[in-house]
Amino acid sequence: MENKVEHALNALQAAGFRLTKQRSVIIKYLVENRMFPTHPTAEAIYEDLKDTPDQISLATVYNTLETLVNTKLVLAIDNKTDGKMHYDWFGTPHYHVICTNCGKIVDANNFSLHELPSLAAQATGYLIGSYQVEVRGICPECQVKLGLKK
Amino acid sequence: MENKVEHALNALQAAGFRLTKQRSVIIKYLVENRMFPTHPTAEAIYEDLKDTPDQISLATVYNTLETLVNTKLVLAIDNKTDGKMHYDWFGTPHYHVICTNCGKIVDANNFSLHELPSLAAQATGYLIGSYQVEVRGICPECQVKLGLKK
DNA sequence: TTTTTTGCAAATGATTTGCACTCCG
DNA sequence: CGGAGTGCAAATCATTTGCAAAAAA
Repeated sequence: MENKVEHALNALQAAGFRLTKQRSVIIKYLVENRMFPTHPTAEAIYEDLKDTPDQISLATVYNTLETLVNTKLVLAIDNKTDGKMHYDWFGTPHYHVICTNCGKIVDANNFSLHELPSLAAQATGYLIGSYQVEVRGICPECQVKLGLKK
Repeated sequence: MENKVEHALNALQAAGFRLTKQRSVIIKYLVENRMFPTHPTAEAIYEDLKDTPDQISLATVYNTLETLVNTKLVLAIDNKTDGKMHYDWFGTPHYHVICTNCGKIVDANNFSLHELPSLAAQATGYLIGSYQVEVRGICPECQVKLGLKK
């Protein structure tokens, strides 16, 4: 857990970014909240961190998240139900399953996507950097709520 | 081409939506511009259609697109370079390859995703409705521009 | 020192909304 | 007819930006 944070800080430094208090606090937050019911928004992260010893502004949260997304350490997810971006610490490869009713985002990793980047490169000539898979549907709770189950 | 439009209109009607001039004009536009270099934004669609015999407002373009997305006839894509949503007529299953430098979106279909929905359902208990795959990288033109190639 | 990063507040701009009017069914 | 759909303009609100101050390297 703790070494994930350090690993990320090293990766950031290797990419030419400076190590700031704010960045490590945000990274730590993301790593520790990895399994939250709904992946956090920038605003949520800000709300949870603004009162920590090391002050953090909302703009800094946005800046840091952008940096982390560019460094591939974090994934940005649009659940399309609340108009906000959600962020997910990207430890191991996985895809997202998103509830179109309540917006809940859960992770899954039982489908192999290994060949996708090379096939995409082959089909388009692009220099592939990353990929993202999103599946949309109704979560079990909303199935009940909507009378689709039980 | 023309029957694609009619098919879509039938699908809309079957889903309980009314057949309006504006909707058919927008659908026709999307079908005919299927292979555009960059998939259109709501604003672009509006600009191209506002002077047609049947007036169309920007709000209606947004409304119609939302309807079409919900009906699975259209896919919304965020290229993350211009802050706008892009829309793609979803005739046959395919995935998108997006340039992280210029935002260009191209289609590819050489990777099988057939098993994804059932595996996602199995992993999460969600009632799967749709899925979307996005690959990010640098397009050939930008590779040259950025001195990464040639 | 020198450059990056941060914080604050104001600006941006895509998308949404309220309401009166239209028109499909 | 009646309610869904539309147009217009104004409102919303997540995200971005400019600039001065702070702190990495």
